[in-house]
Amino acid sequence: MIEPIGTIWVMPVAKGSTIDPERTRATILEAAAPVLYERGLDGIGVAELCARIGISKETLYRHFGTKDALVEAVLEVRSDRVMRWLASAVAAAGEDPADQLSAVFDALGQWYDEPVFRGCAMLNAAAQHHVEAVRAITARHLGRYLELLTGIASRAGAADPHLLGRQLLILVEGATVVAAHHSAVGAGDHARRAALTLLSAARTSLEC
Amino acid sequence: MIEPIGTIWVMPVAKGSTIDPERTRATILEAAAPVLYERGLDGIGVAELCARIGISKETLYRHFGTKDALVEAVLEVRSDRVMRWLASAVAAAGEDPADQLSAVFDALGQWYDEPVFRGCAMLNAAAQHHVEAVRAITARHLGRYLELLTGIASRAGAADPHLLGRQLLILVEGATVVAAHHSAVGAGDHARRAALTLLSAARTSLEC
DNA sequence: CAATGGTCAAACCGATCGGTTCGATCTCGG
DNA sequence: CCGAGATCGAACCGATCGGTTTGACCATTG
Repeated sequence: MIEPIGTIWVMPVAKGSTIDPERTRATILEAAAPVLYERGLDGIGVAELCARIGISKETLYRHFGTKDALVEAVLEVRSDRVMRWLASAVAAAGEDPADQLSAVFDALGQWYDEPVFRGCAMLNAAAQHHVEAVRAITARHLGRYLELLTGIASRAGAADPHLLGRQLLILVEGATVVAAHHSAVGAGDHARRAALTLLSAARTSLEC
Repeated sequence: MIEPIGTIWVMPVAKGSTIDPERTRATILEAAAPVLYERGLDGIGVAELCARIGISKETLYRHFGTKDALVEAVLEVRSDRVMRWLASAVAAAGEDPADQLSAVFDALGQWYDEPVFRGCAMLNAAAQHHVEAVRAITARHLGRYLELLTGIASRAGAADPHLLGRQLLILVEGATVVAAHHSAVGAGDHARRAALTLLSAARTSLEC
């Protein structure tokens, strides 16, 4: 299993100078991500955030310049990680598009059951922060989801792959929202069964 | 058409004393709702909020005591209004459960197209505010949605009405999220067609 | 005509926010 | 071993926040 929200051990940033600034930046990003996810982007101040991830404010501002810039970088990394995670789940499911679709919702279902699950970080961010850049990252994230799902729909021979892809995206996001804000139990399973029903219907309607 | 987010004309609160405090409270609620929805719960301060709705801070605090209390009251009213709106759309659709389901997603689709549409107010609130009361209101809101949808599924003679109800809830919330954060065009339509496919499948699986 | 009490605008309060600055410390390259 | 530079912790800054208080209206009640 590939976990999208793995706990990160804070590798203490070396005090000296030359130790790869890019690595320091990455370390900060990985440490800040779960804290911002848990507390909400505006739910934690820069001071407390720095204390939690074990760096000084000056270091944070040296590497990111702004809290917003840090947030955007965190979201970018998160989006990349989630997409890699889902893509590998699909790849591990073999050739059958139906199996690939099942794999997506099974993976989501496992995510929903994690104790730290608090919904989709990108959607939460877009709902909180009205900064345009954040909304753009979220929109792009959903676009990447759509690509992956439309690909499955297409390989499955759906009558209208773009329609089915959009419908599958609606299922994915809906399941995540319901799991986060109503009840996580079964959400992944229910969405998976719905997805397979839609896939089947989109195929048979082609055969007729 | 019943609009869930109708613009409210601010009836200036009477200066004198005895003019029905309950009515004043309701007036404030109706004026505050669209502003909080547009700007986000934490995206506008109490001072600016009061200026926008045309009352003084003291009046607001006299009637609600706390910004959080105002927010919770606004969300309660909003949830009631949305549910009445959907219930009346269902009632206007006649007896056929499939028609009722279509009516739900048609109504949602019209909502998505409104220029002020910014996603589900309850979901946005829960994503922003980590106050337990707000999350509870959101959860209850989704529960009411689920009741309505399960009712339709049940009347349609679905093999497993509770499963279908949950799947329809996922479609409703997913469509709203996609419309808000990716692209509003067609979201209601795609979700409606998916819902009808699921409904049909849940029925035929019973007949077999 | 008081008296009551809801209203307003504005000043005010302490807390917290994002962000900056400073002096001291440490690591590394030369 | 020395200078450059990254880091820390803490002090500091102006702005804004949620919430309170004040003093002057004004509309209704008795």
